[in-house]
Amino acid sequence: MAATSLSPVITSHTLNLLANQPQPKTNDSSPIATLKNCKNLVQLRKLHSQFTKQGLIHHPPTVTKLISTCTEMGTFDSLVYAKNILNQFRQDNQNGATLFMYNSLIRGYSSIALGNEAVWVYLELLSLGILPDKYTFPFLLSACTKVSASAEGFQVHGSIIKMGFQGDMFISNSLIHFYAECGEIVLARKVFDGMTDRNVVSWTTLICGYARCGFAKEAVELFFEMVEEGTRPNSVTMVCVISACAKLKDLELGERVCEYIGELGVKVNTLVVNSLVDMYMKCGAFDTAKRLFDECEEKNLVVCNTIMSNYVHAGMAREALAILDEMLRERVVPDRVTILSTISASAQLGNILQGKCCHGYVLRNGLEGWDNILNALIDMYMKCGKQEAACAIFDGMANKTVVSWNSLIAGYIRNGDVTSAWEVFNNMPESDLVSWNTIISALVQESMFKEAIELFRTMQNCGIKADRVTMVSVASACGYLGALDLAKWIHAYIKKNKIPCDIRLSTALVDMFARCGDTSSAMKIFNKMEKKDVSAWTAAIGAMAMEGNGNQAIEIFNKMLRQGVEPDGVVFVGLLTACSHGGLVEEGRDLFKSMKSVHKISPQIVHYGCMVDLLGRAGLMEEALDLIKSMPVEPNDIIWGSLLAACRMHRNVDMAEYAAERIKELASDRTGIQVLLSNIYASAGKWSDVAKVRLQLKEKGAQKVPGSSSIEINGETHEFTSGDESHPEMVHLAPMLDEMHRRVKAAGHVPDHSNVLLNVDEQEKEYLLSRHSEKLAMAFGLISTNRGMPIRVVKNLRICSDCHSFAKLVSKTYNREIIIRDNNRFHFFQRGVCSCKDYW
DNA sequence: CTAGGGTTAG
Repeated sequence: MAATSLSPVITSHTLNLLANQPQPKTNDSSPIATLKNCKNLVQLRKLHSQFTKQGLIHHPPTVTKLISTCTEMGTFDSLVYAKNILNQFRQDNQNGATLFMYNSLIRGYSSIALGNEAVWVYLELLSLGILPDKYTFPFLLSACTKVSASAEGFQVHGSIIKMGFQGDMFISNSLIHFYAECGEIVLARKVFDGMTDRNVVSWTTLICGYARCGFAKEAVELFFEMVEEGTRPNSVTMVCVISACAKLKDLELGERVCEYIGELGVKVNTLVVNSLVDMYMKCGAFDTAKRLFDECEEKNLVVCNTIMSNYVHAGMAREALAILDEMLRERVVPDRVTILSTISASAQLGNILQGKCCHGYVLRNGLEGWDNILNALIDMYMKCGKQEAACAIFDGMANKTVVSWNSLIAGYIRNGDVTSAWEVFNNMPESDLVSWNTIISALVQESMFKEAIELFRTMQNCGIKADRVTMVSVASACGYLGALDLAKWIHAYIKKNKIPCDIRLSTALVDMFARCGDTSSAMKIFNKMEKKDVSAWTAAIGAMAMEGNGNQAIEIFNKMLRQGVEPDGVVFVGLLTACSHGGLVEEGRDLFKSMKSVHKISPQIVHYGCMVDLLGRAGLMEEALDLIKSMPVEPNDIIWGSLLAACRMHRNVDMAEYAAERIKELASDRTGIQVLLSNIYASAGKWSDVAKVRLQLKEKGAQKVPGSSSIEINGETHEFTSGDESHPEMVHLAPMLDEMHRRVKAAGHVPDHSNVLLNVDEQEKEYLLSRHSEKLAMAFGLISTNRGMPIRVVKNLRICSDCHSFAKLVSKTYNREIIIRDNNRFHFFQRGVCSCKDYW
């Protein structure tokens, strides 16, 4: 297995072998030639003192070579050394330093990404009265680009114009690059448009800039424009365009571009192959990418890293590790990027042994100075459930980045410790979009929907722009709240802020509107979706299920099949639920059978649950029981619970007791079942049994989940709990409740006491019933909204039969549309009738 | 002298 393959092969041994390669020897003994073979600072120091003794230190060409040798080493120390040589030379020779020396130094600082130092050297050069040349600026701009020193870059651009260098093509190309990297694509374009001469680099730089600034489509268009205009692309151009196609995830376009380039006869080098592999993988064509990879004669490090990281990203950790094996077999030496992917793969598999092995490799090879590696290790330890190890790395980090904090937060949440996550979030020095997204999605997962929305608002006040990940969480929270006004606002917000809707976000919106009872908006979004995957279709089918529209659900399902989308188990849950809510027994049976016979999907326990529900609701109690007995797997408490619920509806006490017995055998702690059983006894008037179950519940310390309903008024969600007299609005609510009861009673309502659990006198029962949360919410809706406006209520439990018939009469006497979403489906009450046809 | 591939967290 891949799990054990890492340890024997990746050792410090391989890297040490490489480090001790012999230096090439030469017989040329001239000072400049000696410098050519000088590879490190120790050797250079020796030569420097040798030159000083020989008096060569006043010889400009030697000093120039000495400095450029240092700067090419590209380390901080070597640059400090170079600067000292230059300063010494300047003192000894009355400012005799040459421009070439300064250019060398600027280039060196640029190479180690010390842009500020480079700018400083440039200023010193000006102060000495030395005029820069056309070579100075590209180095300088590249330094500014690397450290995103935009202010300095703008000043350099000013300098360029002042000194009359703006006509130079190389400098203009550097400017395009600089502006594009700063995200100033408009300014980059302005430079490009102002050029009299352009070469392939100018075009390529601009194309790459567009792609980097998020305009991949424009980048590809620019490429076609370039070819039309007569500029021949080279392999670098090809890499840029292909990576733009990868960003678009547009395989067709990518292949068209390749064909086009092929016709032009552009040379395909390894770099192009690397970008091709990347594009195929990003477009999901893993097989094509792998074939291309296998055809590579020599597998270079980058193509291996590309394929590995893409596999890890796609959740294919095992495939990634197989590539690692192959690399090691072919003696490709892994680098830190390879290790990064390996750590991620280990994290994904939860393979702590391999993760620790990577950690050891990191320490042995001195890679722990690289933040990304440490961040990946934090993530890995967290995913393996080793919080302490993760924290130890975090605490030991000298340069914690936002990613370090975010990894810690995500780790805590994954391990169920939301409190610690929240604490870290509040104490981190600077939070970014990902931090907020992580916490918001955690709140949604913890069912804290109101809090999630609230945090989203706070986030906006902090000036952080939401993206589609944020909106998926927010839409989902809104769906659970069933707040339609909020839903509409969210939809408008996405449009206004031009947040790109991918499949996931669109699906979340369909689901949100469906849960808020706005089926037409849900379907409008669904129909506009360009690409639909199984989840998208499932959301649409779920929308129908919530309305109880079984036939429409089946129609959508058939359309999905016609479009060639493979169904999965989840779609069938939605479908069977829709059939159940719609009372489509025959269709439900057929679909259930077709799962295995047509679609080769073995029904899971949830599907049996749906079927028991479907048959039970229709009163086919014996058939439901037979189905349970025929199940290939042992029925669980949920299955028996479904049967129990049906027994309640049809007042079948005998079978209810049988089902409850089975649940007890399963030693289930599901107190919900016990509550349900006590409900059944209550509705059958068996008060002594109710008392017995209640006692059992009490011993377990369980409590009945309180009924709670919410209603959205002017964008604010108000929540009411059953029997809660302490609500601040109660003063206004009580008279309205009394009036409602009077008018509904006059219209013929007879309170249905079977839903009251406690064995109290009739009058008391009626009072408790009148304080059910959905009635409180309805009353609040009536006093807070204008005449004729629909009233939308969301309830956490199933609506009771008394409230159901009550709502029907309220809709009639007050001439209002009332929409109640319970934990199962929607009930549209209009003119005294409910959309569920009293079947739910 | 200018442009280009692989890099962690939601």
